[in-house]
Amino acid sequence: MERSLEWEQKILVSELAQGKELAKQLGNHLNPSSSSLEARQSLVDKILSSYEKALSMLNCGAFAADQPKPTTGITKSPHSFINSSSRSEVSDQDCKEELSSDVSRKRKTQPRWTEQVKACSGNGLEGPLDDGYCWRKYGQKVILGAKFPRGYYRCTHRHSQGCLATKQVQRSDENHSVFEVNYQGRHTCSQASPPPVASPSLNNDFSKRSKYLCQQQREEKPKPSKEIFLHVGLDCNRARNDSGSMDDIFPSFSFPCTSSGNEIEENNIFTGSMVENFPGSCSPTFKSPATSESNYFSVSPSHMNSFGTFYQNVKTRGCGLTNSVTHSPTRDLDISIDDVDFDTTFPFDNLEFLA
DNA sequence: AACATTTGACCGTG
DNA sequence: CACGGTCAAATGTT
Repeated sequence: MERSLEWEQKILVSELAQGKELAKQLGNHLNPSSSSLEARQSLVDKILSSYEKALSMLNCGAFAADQPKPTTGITKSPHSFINSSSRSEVSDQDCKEELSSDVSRKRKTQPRWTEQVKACSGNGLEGPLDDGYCWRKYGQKVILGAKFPRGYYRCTHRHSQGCLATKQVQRSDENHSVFEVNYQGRHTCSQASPPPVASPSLNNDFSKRSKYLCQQQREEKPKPSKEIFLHVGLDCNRARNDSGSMDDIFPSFSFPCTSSGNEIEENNIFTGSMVENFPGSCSPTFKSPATSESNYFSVSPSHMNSFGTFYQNVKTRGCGLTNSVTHSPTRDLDISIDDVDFDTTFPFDNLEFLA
């Protein structure tokens, strides 16, 4: 175990060093006339890859060191690796809720984790941040102390397939472009372990309704004209945004975005599927739809805590760059996750989306 | 017509 | 009793 950590630490340092080196190289390529776009893009990809690996390791390692190995199905406290934005209630509550065996109207026993999603203006409404799942909004609530209401979403297949996955989306008080997406429960619907092809033709046993929805979401959102950079946060333990701008604090990840700079509806930040479907698919074997739709991506469960509970911080930015970053949505990751005892089917997808 | 979203009411928890 | 999560009728959208 310790040895494993040491090993990971070395790799971690190595990856970070590599990232630094690559960044330097990239700097040399800044002169437009001295390098091609491809070369620069390649460097960016490599850099991101390095950082992602490092981050993934760091995250796993952090948990390994701070907490007992999650060996049981239910783990508590998806401690925010990165204390997110304005509130920390989520993590605190999580413990209780997860431990609770009662499935009351508001308490769930499902695994739960949170993500920070930064959506550049406009990207939200388009619902580009699609995690491949179909969500249906079932409520919105004004939360005490929060400037913005919280939206409640459940899996569209709740009735047709009994999928109990839900998520809550709330815009950050400090940074309006940041959304906290709190996922609860793993998908047990077909999407959880999507058929190899997530093409529009998943008309199998889906109810007519689900089909409708999924297609709608998958086909409309993609707007292949953008690229977004997600940075996976490193500042895990950094105090929350007391400084305000999470942009400066949180790490990010990178993934293609499809939004096109529309404006976010201020009066209803949750309309449609704005932050919809963000990765975090705790679904078993979720893979981003192979359909090369650029807006599908999965965030690596970098901060996985256990049993599908992890904390993630994702940001999207750079809405405006055009690019054809449609890398394979799913990448293999070679970090050791042996000691993580998550659900048998926990998705470990797209760890290096942009690698 | 079918399905999604909105929104006020209801209910459980602390 | 206040707050947060869910329900369900009304309404909007495709």
